[in-house]
Amino acid sequence: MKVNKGQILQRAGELNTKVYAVETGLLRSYTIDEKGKEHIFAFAPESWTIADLCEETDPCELFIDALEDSTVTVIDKEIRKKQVDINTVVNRIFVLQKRVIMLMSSSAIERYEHFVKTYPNIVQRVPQKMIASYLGITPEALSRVRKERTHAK
Amino acid sequence: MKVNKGQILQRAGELNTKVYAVETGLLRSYTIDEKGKEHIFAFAPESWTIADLCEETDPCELFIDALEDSTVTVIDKEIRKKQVDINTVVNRIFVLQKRVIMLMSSSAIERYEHFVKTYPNIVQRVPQKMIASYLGITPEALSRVRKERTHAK
DNA sequence: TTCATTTCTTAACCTACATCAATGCACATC
DNA sequence: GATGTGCATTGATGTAGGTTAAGAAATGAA
Repeated sequence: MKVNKGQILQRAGELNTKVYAVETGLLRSYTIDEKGKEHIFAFAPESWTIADLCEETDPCELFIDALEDSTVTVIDKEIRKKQVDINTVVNRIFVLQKRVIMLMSSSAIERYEHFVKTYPNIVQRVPQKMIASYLGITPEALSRVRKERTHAK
Repeated sequence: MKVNKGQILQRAGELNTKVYAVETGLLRSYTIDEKGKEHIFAFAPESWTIADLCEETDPCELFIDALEDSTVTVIDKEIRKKQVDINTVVNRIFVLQKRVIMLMSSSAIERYEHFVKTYPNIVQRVPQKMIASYLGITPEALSRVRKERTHAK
């Protein structure tokens, strides 16, 4: 399945039973809070999968759209559950564990440094305001953080 | 296996290959950051399991200890992986998804309200400073938040 | 009961980051 | 080239929550 940049695959509030496996391109998932602000939950480049893992009977919480023209394979959640390796799922939990700890204990600079180290290829491909959104800060704050960082070197 | 209140089952930095299934009592997992501050990652009351899902070959990041006298079953991670239902693991991811979104988009009050609603039984059993630690705020901040909350009612 | 320890609250002050607003820049489109 | 649109940067100002410190209340131990 081909999707164009900007195309929305899933909206918060809808029911959804799909998982998206990215072949080429880049997807993201995000929420919009009551104040209308976007918060990016995840990026999914080539060979990653992305989904809202809510109950299949409940409205989902995340939007999923394409940040680049992409090709994705759409998989049914139930079918995926039978195929997926438990290790990849457990690893996913571990990554989230790290993210939660980061959000609780690290400053904006530390979170940015960690992100750049962990996902260098994504840094190149998305605008900074999206990285800010992923880190849980504003674009202005990220801009200032980066400035200090280069001065420090 | 019986553990006493205060007993530590696992320390950050050690290798660990175990998952703890709580029969009775209450465990928690937490990190200690560079400034020596504790951040509680999870509570595990009766019938929950708790673990640091790091690679078995890597030093783990979490401490696990008992907040009450407890009885726990110790399970090997690899063995557990073969037994565990994929749905419970996927659900665990969903809970973490919610937690990340909360940390990124909600104020201290909102996070507290959500915690009280979601885990009313835990609220009764642990000191407030631990709830603060779980929410990612200081005990002082939680105290202020609770005061305003009761005034508002 | 008494004393010690931990937890909770309150207050004064501080700081990291948010918000708001203006400007500059890189593009695309015409 | 002119003009629009989105993104990055910068500055001024606001604020939620952190820090420090002290006292009150609860818990526990002897």
